[in-house]
Amino acid sequence: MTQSRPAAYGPAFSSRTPPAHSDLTGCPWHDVKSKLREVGLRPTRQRMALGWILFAKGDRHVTAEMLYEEATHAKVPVSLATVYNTLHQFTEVGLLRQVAVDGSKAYFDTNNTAHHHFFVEDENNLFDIPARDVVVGRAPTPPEGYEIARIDVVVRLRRKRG
Amino acid sequence: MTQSRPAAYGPAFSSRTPPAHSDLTGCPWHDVKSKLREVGLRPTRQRMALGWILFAKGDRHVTAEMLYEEATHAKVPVSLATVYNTLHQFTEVGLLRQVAVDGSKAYFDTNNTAHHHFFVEDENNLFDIPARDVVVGRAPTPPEGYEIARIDVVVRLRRKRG
DNA sequence: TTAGATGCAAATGGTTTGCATGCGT
DNA sequence: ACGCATGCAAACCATTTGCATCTAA
Repeated sequence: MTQSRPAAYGPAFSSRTPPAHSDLTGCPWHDVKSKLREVGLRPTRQRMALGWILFAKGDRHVTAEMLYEEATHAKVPVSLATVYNTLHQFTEVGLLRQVAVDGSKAYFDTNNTAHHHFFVEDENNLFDIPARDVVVGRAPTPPEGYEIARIDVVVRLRRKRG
Repeated sequence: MTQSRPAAYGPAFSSRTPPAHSDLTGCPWHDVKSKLREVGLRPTRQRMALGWILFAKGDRHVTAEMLYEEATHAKVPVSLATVYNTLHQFTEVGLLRQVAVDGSKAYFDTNNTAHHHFFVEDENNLFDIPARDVVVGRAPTPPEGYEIARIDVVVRLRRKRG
Protein backbone atom coordinates (compact mmCIF):
# COMPACT_ATOMS: atom_id res chain seq x y z
CA MET A 1 0.00 0.00 0.00
CA THR A 2 2.93 2.25 0.50
CA GLN A 3 4.03 4.19 -2.50
CA SER A 4 7.52 4.92 -3.49
CA ARG A 5 8.19 8.50 -4.22
CA PRO A 6 6.78 10.03 -7.30
CA ALA A 7 10.31 11.25 -7.84
CA ALA A 8 11.03 8.63 -10.44
CA TYR A 9 8.60 8.86 -13.27
CA GLY A 10 7.01 5.66 -14.29
CA PRO A 11 7.73 4.13 -17.64
CA ALA A 12 4.81 4.53 -19.91
CA PHE A 13 3.05 7.75 -19.29
CA SER A 14 2.48 9.75 -22.43
CA SER A 15 -0.57 8.38 -24.10
CA ARG A 16 -1.60 11.79 -25.26
CA THR A 17 -0.36 15.35 -25.17
CA PRO A 18 2.14 15.85 -27.93
CA PRO A 19 5.38 17.20 -26.48
CA ALA A 20 5.29 20.91 -26.95
CA HIS A 21 8.62 22.11 -25.66
CA SER A 22 11.77 20.17 -26.21
CA ASP A 23 13.36 20.13 -22.78
CA LEU A 24 10.11 19.42 -21.03
CA THR A 25 9.05 16.53 -23.13
CA GLY A 26 7.30 13.98 -21.04
CA CYS A 27 7.45 16.08 -17.91
CA PRO A 28 4.57 15.03 -15.70
CA TRP A 29 3.97 18.55 -14.50
CA HIS A 30 3.34 19.58 -18.02
CA ASP A 31 1.24 16.59 -18.84
CA VAL A 32 -0.86 17.04 -15.75
CA LYS A 33 -1.40 20.67 -16.47
CA SER A 34 -2.54 19.86 -20.00
CA LYS A 35 -4.68 17.04 -18.76
CA LEU A 36 -6.44 19.38 -16.40
CA ARG A 37 -6.83 22.11 -18.96
CA GLU A 38 -8.24 19.67 -21.47
CA VAL A 39 -11.00 18.64 -19.15
CA GLY A 40 -11.70 22.14 -18.01
CA LEU A 41 -10.34 21.98 -14.49
CA ARG A 42 -8.23 24.80 -13.19
CA PRO A 43 -4.70 23.55 -12.61
CA THR A 44 -4.38 24.53 -9.00
CA ARG A 45 -1.48 23.58 -6.80
CA GLN A 46 -3.22 20.67 -5.12
CA ARG A 47 -4.89 19.33 -8.22
CA MET A 48 -1.55 19.38 -9.98
CA ALA A 49 0.10 17.59 -7.10
CA LEU A 50 -2.60 14.96 -6.81
CA GLY A 51 -2.67 14.49 -10.54
CA TRP A 52 1.06 14.10 -10.54
CA ILE A 53 0.95 11.46 -7.84
CA LEU A 54 -1.85 9.64 -9.58
CA PHE A 55 -0.75 9.67 -13.17
CA ALA A 56 3.01 9.77 -13.13
CA LYS A 57 3.46 6.17 -12.20
CA GLY A 58 1.17 4.22 -14.47
CA ASP A 59 -1.86 2.30 -13.31
CA ARG A 60 -2.77 2.80 -9.72
CA HIS A 61 -5.63 1.95 -7.40
CA VAL A 62 -6.05 4.32 -4.53
CA THR A 63 -8.46 5.22 -1.81
CA ALA A 64 -8.91 8.79 -0.63
CA GLU A 65 -6.98 8.05 2.52
CA MET A 66 -4.04 6.57 0.60
CA LEU A 67 -3.79 9.53 -1.70
CA TYR A 68 -4.06 11.92 1.21
CA GLU A 69 -1.19 10.23 3.01
CA GLU A 70 0.94 10.11 -0.08
CA ALA A 71 0.40 13.76 -0.70
CA THR A 72 1.16 14.58 2.90
CA HIS A 73 4.33 12.51 2.79
CA ALA A 74 5.33 14.27 -0.38
CA LYS A 75 5.09 17.52 1.56
CA VAL A 76 2.10 18.64 -0.45
CA PRO A 77 -0.38 20.48 1.72
CA VAL A 78 -3.82 19.12 0.93
CA SER A 79 -6.86 18.59 3.06
CA LEU A 80 -8.74 15.32 3.01
CA ALA A 81 -11.83 17.14 1.80
CA THR A 82 -9.93 18.41 -1.19
CA VAL A 83 -8.67 14.93 -1.92
CA TYR A 84 -12.25 13.71 -2.04
CA ASN A 85 -13.32 16.64 -4.17
CA THR A 86 -10.48 16.08 -6.56
CA LEU A 87 -11.03 12.35 -6.86
CA HIS A 88 -14.64 12.94 -7.70
CA GLN A 89 -13.93 15.70 -10.15
CA PHE A 90 -11.31 13.57 -11.88
CA THR A 91 -13.81 10.75 -12.03
CA GLU A 92 -16.51 12.96 -13.50
CA VAL A 93 -14.29 14.05 -16.34
CA GLY A 94 -13.12 10.52 -17.02
CA LEU A 95 -9.59 10.76 -15.71
CA LEU A 96 -10.36 8.18 -13.06
CA ARG A 97 -12.75 5.31 -12.62
CA GLN A 98 -14.35 4.34 -9.37
CA VAL A 99 -14.29 0.67 -8.51
CA ALA A 100 -16.68 -0.89 -6.03
CA VAL A 101 -15.09 -3.86 -4.39
CA ASP A 102 -15.22 -3.33 -0.73
CA GLY A 103 -18.44 -1.96 0.60
CA SER A 104 -16.60 0.19 3.08
CA LYS A 105 -14.20 2.32 1.10
CA ALA A 106 -14.05 3.58 -2.46
CA TYR A 107 -11.18 2.76 -4.77
CA PHE A 108 -10.20 4.91 -7.72
CA ASP A 109 -8.42 3.47 -10.72
CA THR A 110 -6.19 5.52 -12.98
CA ASN A 111 -6.71 3.06 -15.78
CA ASN A 112 -9.92 4.07 -17.47
CA THR A 113 -9.73 1.59 -20.33
CA ALA A 114 -11.88 -1.52 -20.31
CA HIS A 115 -10.41 -4.02 -17.92
CA HIS A 116 -11.22 -5.89 -14.76
CA HIS A 117 -9.81 -6.51 -11.32
CA PHE A 118 -8.36 -8.94 -8.91
CA PHE A 119 -9.09 -8.18 -5.30
CA VAL A 120 -7.50 -9.83 -2.30
CA GLU A 121 -9.89 -9.26 0.53
CA ASP A 122 -7.59 -10.13 3.37
CA GLU A 123 -4.94 -7.77 2.13
CA ASN A 124 -7.23 -5.11 0.75
CA ASN A 125 -5.19 -5.28 -2.40
CA LEU A 126 -6.71 -4.32 -5.74
CA PHE A 127 -5.00 -4.70 -9.10
CA ASP A 128 -5.71 -5.09 -12.78
CA ILE A 129 -6.31 -8.35 -14.52
CA PRO A 130 -3.95 -8.64 -17.50
CA ALA A 131 -5.83 -7.69 -20.63
CA ARG A 132 -5.06 -11.10 -22.18
CA ASP A 133 -7.11 -12.87 -19.60
CA VAL A 134 -10.40 -11.81 -21.02
CA VAL A 135 -13.13 -12.71 -18.64
CA VAL A 136 -16.33 -11.52 -20.13
CA GLY A 137 -17.48 -13.87 -22.83
CA ARG A 138 -20.54 -12.11 -24.04
CA ALA A 139 -22.64 -9.38 -22.61
CA PRO A 140 -26.05 -10.34 -21.26
CA THR A 141 -29.14 -8.88 -22.82
CA PRO A 142 -30.30 -5.96 -20.74
CA PRO A 143 -33.98 -5.74 -19.88
CA GLU A 144 -36.28 -3.64 -22.02
CA GLY A 145 -35.68 0.03 -21.74
CA TYR A 146 -32.18 -0.31 -20.38
CA GLU A 147 -28.75 -0.39 -21.87
CA ILE A 148 -25.45 -1.49 -20.46
CA ALA A 149 -23.42 1.32 -19.04
CA ARG A 150 -20.49 -0.77 -17.91
CA ILE A 151 -19.57 -4.26 -16.84
CA ASP A 152 -17.50 -4.66 -13.73
CA VAL A 153 -15.78 -7.90 -13.00
CA VAL A 154 -14.05 -8.47 -9.71
CA VAL A 155 -12.19 -11.72 -9.24
CA ARG A 156 -11.81 -12.19 -5.53
CA LEU A 157 -8.67 -13.98 -4.49
CA ARG A 158 -7.53 -15.71 -1.36
CA ARG A 159 -4.10 -16.94 -0.42
CA LYS A 160 -3.68 -20.49 -1.49
CA ARG A 161 -3.34 -22.48 1.67
CA GLY A 162 -0.43 -24.84 1.81
CA MET B 1 -29.09 -23.74 -2.80
CA THR B 2 -32.55 -24.75 -1.77
CA GLN B 3 -34.07 -21.54 -2.69
CA SER B 4 -37.49 -21.99 -4.17
CA ARG B 5 -39.99 -21.61 -1.41
CA PRO B 6 -43.45 -23.06 -1.66
CA ALA B 7 -44.31 -19.59 -2.65
CA ALA B 8 -47.89 -18.95 -1.72
CA TYR B 9 -47.73 -17.08 1.50
CA GLY B 10 -49.72 -14.08 2.29
CA PRO B 11 -47.97 -10.80 2.72
CA ALA B 12 -49.61 -10.22 6.02
CA PHE B 13 -47.39 -11.32 8.79
CA SER B 14 -49.50 -11.14 11.82
CA SER B 15 -47.59 -10.90 14.99
CA ARG B 16 -44.80 -12.53 16.72
CA THR B 17 -46.82 -15.56 17.52
CA PRO B 18 -45.64 -18.38 15.33
CA PRO B 19 -48.40 -20.76 14.41
CA ALA B 20 -47.56 -23.45 16.85
CA HIS B 21 -48.79 -26.73 15.48
CA SER B 22 -51.05 -28.71 13.24
CA ASP B 23 -50.73 -28.93 9.48
CA LEU B 24 -47.65 -26.86 9.04
CA THR B 25 -45.64 -29.15 6.86
CA GLY B 26 -43.85 -27.14 4.25
CA CYS B 27 -44.70 -24.01 6.08
CA PRO B 28 -41.94 -21.43 5.89
CA TRP B 29 -41.81 -21.36 9.62
CA HIS B 30 -40.84 -24.95 9.49
CA ASP B 31 -38.41 -24.53 6.67
CA VAL B 32 -36.76 -21.60 8.31
CA LYS B 33 -36.47 -23.43 11.57
CA SER B 34 -34.82 -26.37 9.85
CA LYS B 35 -32.61 -24.09 7.86
CA LEU B 36 -31.40 -22.46 11.02
CA ARG B 37 -30.93 -25.72 12.82
CA GLU B 38 -28.98 -27.12 9.91
CA VAL B 39 -26.45 -24.35 10.06
CA GLY B 40 -26.27 -24.36 13.82
CA LEU B 41 -28.07 -21.13 14.58
CA ARG B 42 -30.60 -21.03 17.35
CA PRO B 43 -34.04 -20.44 15.89
CA THR B 44 -34.94 -17.39 17.90
CA ARG B 45 -38.01 -15.31 17.32
CA GLN B 46 -36.23 -12.59 15.33
CA ARG B 47 -34.05 -14.90 13.34
CA MET B 48 -37.12 -16.89 12.39
CA ALA B 49 -38.96 -13.77 11.37
CA LEU B 50 -36.10 -12.36 9.35
CA GLY B 51 -35.46 -15.72 7.77
CA TRP B 52 -39.09 -15.95 6.85
CA ILE B 53 -39.09 -12.53 5.24
CA LEU B 54 -35.92 -13.32 3.38
CA PHE B 55 -36.57 -16.80 2.14
CA ALA B 56 -40.30 -17.12 1.78
CA LYS B 57 -40.51 -15.11 -1.38
CA GLY B 58 -37.77 -16.38 -3.66
CA ASP B 59 -34.71 -14.45 -4.67
CA ARG B 60 -34.30 -11.16 -2.97
CA HIS B 61 -31.73 -8.45 -2.66
CA VAL B 62 -31.94 -6.46 0.50
CA THR B 63 -30.03 -3.94 2.51
CA ALA B 64 -30.10 -3.94 6.28
CA GLU B 65 -32.35 -0.94 6.31
CA MET B 66 -34.83 -2.54 3.92
CA LEU B 67 -35.07 -5.69 5.96
CA TYR B 68 -35.42 -3.69 9.13
CA GLU B 69 -38.32 -1.72 7.72
CA GLU B 70 -39.99 -4.80 6.36
CA ALA B 71 -39.76 -6.50 9.69
CA THR B 72 -41.05 -3.46 11.45
CA HIS B 73 -43.97 -3.18 9.07
CA ALA B 74 -44.70 -6.81 9.65
CA LYS B 75 -44.99 -6.03 13.31
CA VAL B 76 -41.90 -8.01 14.14
CA PRO B 77 -39.95 -6.38 16.93
CA VAL B 78 -36.32 -6.35 15.83
CA SER B 79 -33.56 -3.87 16.40
CA LEU B 80 -31.41 -2.68 13.57
CA ALA B 81 -28.37 -4.10 15.31
CA THR B 82 -29.96 -7.50 15.31
CA VAL B 83 -30.76 -7.19 11.65
CA TYR B 84 -27.10 -6.55 10.96
CA ASN B 85 -26.05 -9.40 13.18
CA THR B 86 -28.47 -11.73 11.53
CA LEU B 87 -27.52 -10.75 8.01
CA HIS B 88 -23.89 -11.37 8.79
CA GLN B 89 -24.53 -14.64 10.54
CA PHE B 90 -26.66 -15.82 7.63
CA THR B 91 -23.91 -14.81 5.28
CA GLU B 92 -21.25 -16.63 7.29
CA VAL B 93 -23.15 -19.87 7.13
CA GLY B 94 -23.87 -19.49 3.46
CA LEU B 95 -27.56 -18.69 3.60
CA LEU B 96 -26.90 -15.29 2.08
CA ARG B 97 -24.33 -13.71 -0.13
CA GLN B 98 -23.10 -10.19 0.17
CA VAL B 99 -22.90 -8.19 -3.03
CA ALA B 100 -20.75 -5.12 -3.39
CA VAL B 101 -22.25 -2.81 -5.96
CA ASP B 102 -22.68 0.50 -4.35
CA GLY B 103 -19.83 1.62 -2.19
CA SER B 104 -22.19 3.09 0.33
CA LYS B 105 -24.48 0.31 1.43
CA ALA B 106 -24.28 -3.46 1.52
CA TYR B 107 -26.71 -5.66 -0.36
CA PHE B 108 -27.49 -9.22 0.64
CA ASP B 109 -28.68 -11.76 -1.87
CA THR B 110 -30.76 -14.78 -0.96
CA ASN B 111 -29.61 -16.57 -4.06
CA ASN B 112 -26.29 -18.11 -3.16
CA THR B 113 -25.82 -20.09 -6.34
CA ALA B 114 -23.36 -18.91 -8.96
CA HIS B 115 -24.87 -16.00 -10.80
CA HIS B 116 -24.32 -12.34 -11.50
CA HIS B 117 -26.15 -9.06 -11.29
CA PHE B 118 -27.66 -6.18 -13.07
CA PHE B 119 -27.55 -2.94 -11.18
CA VAL B 120 -29.34 0.25 -12.07
CA GLU B 121 -27.45 3.00 -10.34
CA ASP B 122 -30.03 5.70 -10.67
CA GLU B 123 -32.71 3.51 -9.18
CA ASN B 124 -30.55 1.62 -6.74
CA ASN B 125 -32.09 -1.50 -8.13
CA LEU B 126 -30.22 -4.79 -7.98
CA PHE B 127 -31.39 -8.02 -9.60
CA ASP B 128 -30.11 -11.30 -10.95
CA ILE B 129 -28.93 -11.88 -14.46
CA PRO B 130 -30.78 -14.83 -15.94
CA ALA B 131 -28.61 -17.91 -15.70
CA ARG B 132 -28.76 -18.42 -19.48
CA ASP B 133 -26.91 -15.21 -20.09
CA VAL B 134 -23.59 -16.56 -19.04
CA VAL B 135 -21.16 -13.75 -18.80
CA VAL B 136 -17.90 -15.18 -17.63
CA GLY B 137 -16.13 -16.86 -20.49
CA ARG B 138 -13.10 -18.20 -18.74
CA ALA B 139 -11.55 -17.47 -15.42
CA PRO B 140 -8.29 -15.55 -15.46
CA THR B 141 -5.18 -17.18 -14.10
CA PRO B 142 -4.65 -15.97 -10.57
CA PRO B 143 -1.18 -14.84 -9.58
CA GLU B 144 1.19 -17.28 -7.89
CA GLY B 145 0.14 -18.21 -4.41
CA TYR B 146 -3.45 -17.19 -4.85
CA GLU B 147 -6.60 -18.94 -5.85
CA ILE B 148 -9.93 -17.61 -6.97
CA ALA B 149 -12.44 -17.36 -4.19
CA ARG B 150 -15.26 -15.97 -6.27
CA ILE B 151 -15.97 -13.96 -9.36
CA ASP B 152 -18.41 -11.11 -9.12
CA VAL B 153 -19.87 -9.60 -12.23
CA VAL B 154 -22.00 -6.50 -12.05
CA VAL B 155 -23.54 -5.23 -15.23
CA ARG B 156 -24.40 -1.61 -14.64
CA LEU B 157 -27.44 -0.40 -16.48
CA ARG B 158 -28.82 2.96 -17.36
CA ARG B 159 -32.18 3.88 -18.73
CA LYS B 160 -32.08 3.87 -22.47
CA ARG B 161 -32.63 7.43 -23.48
CA GLY B 162 -35.18 7.82 -26.18
C1' DT C 1 -29.22 -22.85 34.52
C1' DT C 2 -26.49 -20.87 31.16
C1' DA C 3 -24.42 -19.86 26.88
C1' DG C 4 -25.94 -17.42 23.41
C1' DA C 5 -29.23 -13.63 21.50
C1' DT C 6 -31.23 -9.15 21.64
C1' DG C 7 -31.87 -4.06 22.26
C1' DC C 8 -30.39 0.25 23.06
C1' DA C 9 -27.31 3.83 22.76
C1' DA C 10 -22.97 5.35 22.12
C1' DA C 11 -18.88 4.83 19.22
C1' DT C 12 -16.74 4.34 14.64
C1' DG C 13 -15.08 5.23 10.09
C1' DG C 14 -15.60 6.76 5.54
C1' DT C 15 -17.45 10.54 3.15
C1' DT C 16 -19.88 15.07 2.63
C1' DT C 17 -21.04 19.75 3.59
C1' DG C 18 -21.15 24.75 5.16
C1' DC C 19 -18.73 28.58 5.28
C1' DA C 20 -14.80 31.77 5.72
C1' DT C 21 -10.44 32.45 3.50
C1' DG C 22 -7.12 31.87 -0.62
C1' DC C 23 -5.60 31.63 -5.19
C1' DG C 24 -5.76 31.23 -10.50
C1' DT C 25 -7.27 33.82 -14.41
C1' DA D 1 -11.31 41.83 -8.81
C1' DC D 2 -14.09 37.77 -9.54
C1' DG D 3 -15.27 33.25 -8.78
C1' DC D 4 -13.83 28.81 -8.24
C1' DA D 5 -10.84 26.15 -4.94
C1' DT D 6 -9.37 24.98 -0.42
C1' DG D 7 -9.35 23.95 4.60
C1' DC D 8 -11.41 23.07 8.70
C1' DA D 9 -14.71 21.28 11.54
C1' DA D 10 -19.12 19.80 12.06
C1' DA D 11 -22.58 16.94 9.96
C1' DC D 12 -23.95 12.51 7.97
C1' DC D 13 -24.90 7.77 7.32
C1' DA D 14 -24.17 2.98 7.32
C1' DT D 15 -22.38 -0.14 10.28
C1' DT D 16 -20.31 -1.84 14.72
C1' DT D 17 -19.73 -2.37 19.60
C1' DG D 18 -20.39 -2.47 24.76
C1' DC D 19 -23.19 -3.94 28.03
C1' DA D 20 -27.30 -5.06 30.60
C1' DT D 21 -31.29 -7.77 29.87
C1' DC D 22 -33.69 -11.78 27.92
C1' DT D 23 -34.45 -16.55 26.20
C1' DA D 24 -33.93 -21.05 23.94
C1' DA D 25 -32.30 -25.40 25.20
